[in-house]
Amino acid sequence: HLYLGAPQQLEENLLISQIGDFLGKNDLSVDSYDFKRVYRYFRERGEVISPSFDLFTADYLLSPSSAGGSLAEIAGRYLDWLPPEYTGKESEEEVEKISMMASSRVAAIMEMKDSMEERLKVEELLDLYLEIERPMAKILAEMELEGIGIDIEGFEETARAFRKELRKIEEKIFSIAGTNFNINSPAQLSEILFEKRGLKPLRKTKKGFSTAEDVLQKLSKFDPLPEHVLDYRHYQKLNSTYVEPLPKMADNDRGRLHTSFNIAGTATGRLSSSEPNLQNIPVRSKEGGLIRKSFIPSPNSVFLSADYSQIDLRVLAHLSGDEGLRESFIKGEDIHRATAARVFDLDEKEVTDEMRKRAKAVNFGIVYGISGWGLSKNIDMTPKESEAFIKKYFERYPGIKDYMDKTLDGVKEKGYVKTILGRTRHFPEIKSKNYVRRGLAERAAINTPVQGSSADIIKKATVELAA
DNA sequence: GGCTCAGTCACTCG
DNA sequence: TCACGAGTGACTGAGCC
Repeated sequence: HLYLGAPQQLEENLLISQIGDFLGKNDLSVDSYDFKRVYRYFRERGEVISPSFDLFTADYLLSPSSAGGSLAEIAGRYLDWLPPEYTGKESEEEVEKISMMASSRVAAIMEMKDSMEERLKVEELLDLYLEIERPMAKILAEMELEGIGIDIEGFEETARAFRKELRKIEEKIFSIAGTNFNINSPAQLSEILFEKRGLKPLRKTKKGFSTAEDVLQKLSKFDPLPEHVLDYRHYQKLNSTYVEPLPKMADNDRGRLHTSFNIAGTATGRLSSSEPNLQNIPVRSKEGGLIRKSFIPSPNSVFLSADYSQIDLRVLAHLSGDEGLRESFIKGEDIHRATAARVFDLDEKEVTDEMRKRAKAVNFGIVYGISGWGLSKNIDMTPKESEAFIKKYFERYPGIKDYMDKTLDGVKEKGYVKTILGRTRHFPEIKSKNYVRRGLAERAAINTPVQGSSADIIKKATVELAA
């Protein structure tokens, strides 16, 4: 506490080391609102603590769609009173006042613990909590603290190259357009494309005409400008999202990046990552590769990448029990090629690249809770053709169709779906009279057991790997 | 006039 | 009119001082 006349206070590191000693000697573990944060706090000061109850993680399993809230928000779901929220200005407040606040928050955690653990048990989430999610919190804390090394020089070099490229493309665009404008503004770009150059808008947004990637690609057949804009956007995106900000976010002492892994960041059981998001570092383009290259292992170390192949489709094969899909995986076939062969009634050798591409799109679509309209948007087909394509797919993979129907029946009856390890997600919108909302819920309900079970498996492997 | 904030659009990843 | 799940940056308009 920093206010004028604040009483003498204990030295922080001494206090933490004494608490650490006390917990260690008595073999005690800690109840907390957010164990990952508390663990990180102690770990930074040289103490290792163990979790007893992690309210944040427990709440996530009980209500994954609304989780991630503050202590008071969570308490709103379990208590008939609300603990106070910290504001970040606690050090300016009187010691007595803050100690009352802290006590009140501790009381809230203690009061929620028993009822939440009981609910985890009743809803058959306790094993998932004890064996997967709670251990994950500690692992993630360690990963966040460890961070990842980056080559700051490498980033700066890439930034120089990208800025130069951007200036070149910008010049081309302005010369073709005959005027300078803000390429990053969809409104200004629309004016140039659809008024000045008379191109035909293909789609509307809420505010005007769409200039999205697929639109610009189609327009590039009629005009040279859209392709340059796409080129510009590619470099601009990589530069402004990754190349320029990432080196600035490295810690001062070691030059490493420390993300936050958000335990309750998704409704399906996956993790999310933020500040910076290290789960969407570019990989698909050549320029993206330059960015990946600037992530570097520690001296005398290497990066080891261990990844499940086609985990979502593989999980779908398991959940549905579909013979054809299972067989393809058991035989270790190229899964998209195998799908193409089945759907187009061909030998695998006869499958063309275009057929494989379409089959791949259908496989993705299936996992996302396919619709003819959605598929047609992704591959060059009319919604009608897509419908026929999907129908054919279901004829060839009847187990998948069966599984999807049963999943929908189940969610309509019970209001929720479950993953392999019992992770649950509720879908109140499944009863909506609005068919857009209902459709969204239906597709998400089909996707969640697949995406969520994949998350279960990856987390289980992570816990076992860290043990 | 300058600032913050939220919504929109676009694009990155699995 | 929507593919499933995320997060971030730039722009823009609204509200505030």
